[in-house]
Amino acid sequence: MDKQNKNNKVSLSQVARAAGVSKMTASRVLRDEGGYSEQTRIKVMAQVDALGYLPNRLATVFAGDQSSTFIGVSIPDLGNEVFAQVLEGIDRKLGTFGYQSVLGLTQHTLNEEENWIRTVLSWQPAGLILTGRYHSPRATEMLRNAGIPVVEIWDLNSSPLDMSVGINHFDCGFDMGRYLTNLGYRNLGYVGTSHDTANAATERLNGFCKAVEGAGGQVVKQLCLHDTATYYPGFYGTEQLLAAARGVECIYYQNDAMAFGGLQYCTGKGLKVPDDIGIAGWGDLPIASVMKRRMTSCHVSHLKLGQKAAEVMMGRLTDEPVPACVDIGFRLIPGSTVRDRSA
Amino acid sequence: MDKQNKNNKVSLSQVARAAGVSKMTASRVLRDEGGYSEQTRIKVMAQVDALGYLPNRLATVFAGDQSSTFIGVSIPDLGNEVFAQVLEGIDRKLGTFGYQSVLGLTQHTLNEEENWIRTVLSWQPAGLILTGRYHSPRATEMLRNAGIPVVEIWDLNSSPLDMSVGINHFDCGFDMGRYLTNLGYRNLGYVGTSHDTANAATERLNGFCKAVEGAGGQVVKQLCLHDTATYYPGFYGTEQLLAAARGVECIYYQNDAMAFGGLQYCTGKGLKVPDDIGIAGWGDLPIASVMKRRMTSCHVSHLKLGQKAAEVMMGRLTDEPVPACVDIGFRLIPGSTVRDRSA
DNA sequence: TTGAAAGCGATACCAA
DNA sequence: TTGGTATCGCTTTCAA
Repeated sequence: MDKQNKNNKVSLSQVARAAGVSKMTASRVLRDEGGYSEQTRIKVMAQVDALGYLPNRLATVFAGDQSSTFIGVSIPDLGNEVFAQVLEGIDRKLGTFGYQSVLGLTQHTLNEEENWIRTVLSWQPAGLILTGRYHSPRATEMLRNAGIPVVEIWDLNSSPLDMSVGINHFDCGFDMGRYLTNLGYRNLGYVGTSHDTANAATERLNGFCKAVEGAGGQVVKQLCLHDTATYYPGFYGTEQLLAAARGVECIYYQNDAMAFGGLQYCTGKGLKVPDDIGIAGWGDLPIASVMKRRMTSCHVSHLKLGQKAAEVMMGRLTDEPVPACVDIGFRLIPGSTVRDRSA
Repeated sequence: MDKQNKNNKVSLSQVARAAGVSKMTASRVLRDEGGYSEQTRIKVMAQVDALGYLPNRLATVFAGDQSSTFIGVSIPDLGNEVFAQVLEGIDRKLGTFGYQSVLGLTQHTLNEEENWIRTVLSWQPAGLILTGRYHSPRATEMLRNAGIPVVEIWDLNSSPLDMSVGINHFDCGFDMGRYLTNLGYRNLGYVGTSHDTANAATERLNGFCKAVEGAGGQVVKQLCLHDTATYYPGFYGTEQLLAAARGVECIYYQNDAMAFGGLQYCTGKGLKVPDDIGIAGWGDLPIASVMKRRMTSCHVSHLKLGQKAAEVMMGRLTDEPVPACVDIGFRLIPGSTVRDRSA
């Protein structure tokens, strides 16, 4: 009976002993460090296979001054398809570098985020990717003290904690507001969701209102539901909005999923889109690719946003020069759920 | 200048020294273990705050025989909305227990899964939640040797490695096949995706074929695309299927997203649903909640599946008795994208 | 080319 | 109520 450690796992010393070398030599072989004979290498590797040795990376990080391959990734929620895409982009890209995402779903609250940051930092991650630019004071302090790279994504942040990858949401909203008012729309509505934190969707709404008001129009009703920004809230939000406000010619939604819900509500009620009412969304979700009536929206490559975030993180970790801010950009999609009313 | 460790992070001994106690005492205070005076507690906590001490959990795991709070979670991809929901259910539930998901997107390949398992095991996770019941031989061996709880989700597995939470996909397909043939459909088509591994979707197809053939019908064409199971592949897959096979009366899709894509293709081509052609999906995605024509589908609570997986994992970790198999169940949704043809 | 010893940050165990 | 010492699995450093 060979001595086993408490976890009943095979350790490096066991491999070394079985191979008849010191654990330092075994360590060198496993790290491919060089400085040993081919014969030694073979002996060690044979025992690695025979014993099914798996290194304990916790001990490695702990012993050396290298960092872990964890990247903490905070995401508000996955019910919103755009965030799922962002996460997919992040994790895939990190994976190509041999890094792993440690997930945190913050439910859009700074308090959840703070708690998660405290926990995840205790696991010595190599870096953090956080959705959103707003953090609690304590979270901010911990982030500063952590001494690891931090990428804030989603909202572009011109003065980030460390690095920022995102888009200008105000501009998205502004461009849509200008586009719609140029088409002749004057009485507009908005349906979205709200949380306890000022967020990107609010920025879009702000930009939208600014453009609409600047063009002599008005946002007659803004509905911010306490719900997830997906199909059904778009549906019932539209019902509420149309019941509460008269004369709304076009509705701007927080995203395409809500807009699609709204579209279904309107057509179900016999309203013709875009003749009776206009519909505009944001995000250009995959579902748009199969709709015969292209949704008026704003295209953003969520996957690319995630990939880029992972890239700047890896760039920083490998001491390459990386930009502090990366603007992913967006593109307005005219679509056919709105029409020219100025004619 | 106080001595700092290499990471420039505050360690327990620094807190202890600053508070004028031994690190054992400081350790006890921080773990709320009792066996110290209130005065001591106050001194220590004051220094924790002053120095901004964050524990290094790596060292804790390493020292004691407690395990980490990592749960490795493998998911095929997040472009498929159902998996995003499963992950959301898992991570939220784990979070309530103070555990974190370490994500692995395997892209539906056993090889990716094996590599990810090797890496994640080296971080000493408390347990693993894996999507799918098929693993490479080496992966299986590592899982057996790891000595940690493993929950296989998605396909119900009556003889799991350890524990299983899922549904019977064969039955889903079978029930749908029987339902459609009972309505009078005889010539059916299938559109889905395929990967290098036998998967749950294939099980559904098998069940479907079995029921259809048992009822004297036939699945005249099965299309398995090498793509992600989402809207657009459903759209173009339908085009391919209808071009390749004549007389298809109803198409069964891998999931609702693909079915929605197919529905859009059909209506776009002037085919009336369900008069000219029937459409059936699987999964009952959120988008179904806003469609005026309810999709004929199969309801599965993906969120609950994820939550349940996390629950049995936590049950095992806290030494509660847990069932080896949990069947989440499903419910056929008649919908209105198919019709009674036997009349 | 190889090995022995120290140490990473925490906890368990025993002694005071 | 406290503190000293050994220890976890590995790497760094220095010596042979």
